Amino acid sequence: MALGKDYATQECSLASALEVVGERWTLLVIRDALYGVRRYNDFLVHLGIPRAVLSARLRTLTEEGILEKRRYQDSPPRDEYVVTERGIELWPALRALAVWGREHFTERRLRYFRHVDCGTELGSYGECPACGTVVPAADVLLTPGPGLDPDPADPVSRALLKPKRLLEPLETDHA
Amino acid sequence: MALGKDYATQECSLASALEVVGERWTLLVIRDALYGVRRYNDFLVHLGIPRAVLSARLRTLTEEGILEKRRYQDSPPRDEYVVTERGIELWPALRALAVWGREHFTERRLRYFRHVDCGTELGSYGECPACGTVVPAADVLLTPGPGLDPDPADPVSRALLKPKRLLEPLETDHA
DNA sequence: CACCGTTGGTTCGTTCATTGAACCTGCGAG
DNA sequence: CTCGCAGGTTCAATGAACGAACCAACGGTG
Repeated sequence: MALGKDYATQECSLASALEVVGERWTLLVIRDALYGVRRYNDFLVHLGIPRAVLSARLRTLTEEGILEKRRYQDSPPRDEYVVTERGIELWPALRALAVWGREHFTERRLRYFRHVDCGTELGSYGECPACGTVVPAADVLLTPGPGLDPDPADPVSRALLKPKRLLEPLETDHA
Repeated sequence: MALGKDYATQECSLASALEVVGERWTLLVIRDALYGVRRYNDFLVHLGIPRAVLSARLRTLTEEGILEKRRYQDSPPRDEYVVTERGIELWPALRALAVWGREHFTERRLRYFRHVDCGTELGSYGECPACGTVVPAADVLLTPGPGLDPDPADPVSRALLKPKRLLEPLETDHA
């Protein structure tokens, strides 16, 4: 998107945002990163995305400061991608889009977003109805819903069967 | 997006939403519709989008119930596209994305979103800090910012120099 | 009546992005 | 020495976007 014909003439901050995160797969990569996915292979399997596209997205997201590439072991050299503050700030937008999608295009309930302090499900603009405060991404508890049907071959969807906080690294059993 | 390789295996309401509004240009078309743009030619000029793509997007948005095609004159037959309730419910997501884009990728201030009742600029999750309520799309006043540099050949950007409420039809002087 | 302009499109050849399969690399384990 | 794993790159084929040209229904003007 950034090359060739872009949204540059738009005079609009929404267009600026879409320049960065508007390409196919990009928002799903960020969603997974917020869910705690960090490794190339976990993104690959969970998203079912072509490798070339995943590499391209991870590169531009790193360049734009939304993910950070971090060496987690030498020998063999292995990197992981961790979401930055700038990426975390996309949480309200992602949540709002997800809520809209659920209300209009999903029949079964797949996941709940709850306030980690009290377990209450978040309201329509991201607040905790019980506590009366807007819940930051780090205090969101992700719990599975009844409609979930995980792929047994996918470590990420298996790990997401347990409740977990956003941003915390996912414990995938790469056995 | 809807055909061939889609996000169908994602088990996620965000993916469902992106199936519908995740294609290139789609969210910008909806933004314009919320701003009050209703006519084919206004979308065309303001977005700078290829005609074939605009036709395709308007068709799928109509099919998905986000826009409604409405005859506004016979002879010659002329239709306009009006945003529906389902489209209006995308406002929180669009606003959140625009706020993120402004904070990270725009230097100049292009537009303000204000509460029409009191003129206060909306807070980061769409609330009015003065009134303490979340402001629905219909009560948002769009006002131009100092960084705006409108294209004189574009009726929409000229019309947006005046403050206007969201959803109200844009008064474009097609002279 | 001939012609022009406006609105709202469709068609079509070129260019660009996405896809999926195959291949490559560094390294540890058996 | 060979296997397997993580994390990639390369490449041919397909599909989507681009932009210019064309079409059509009508109203207005000379």
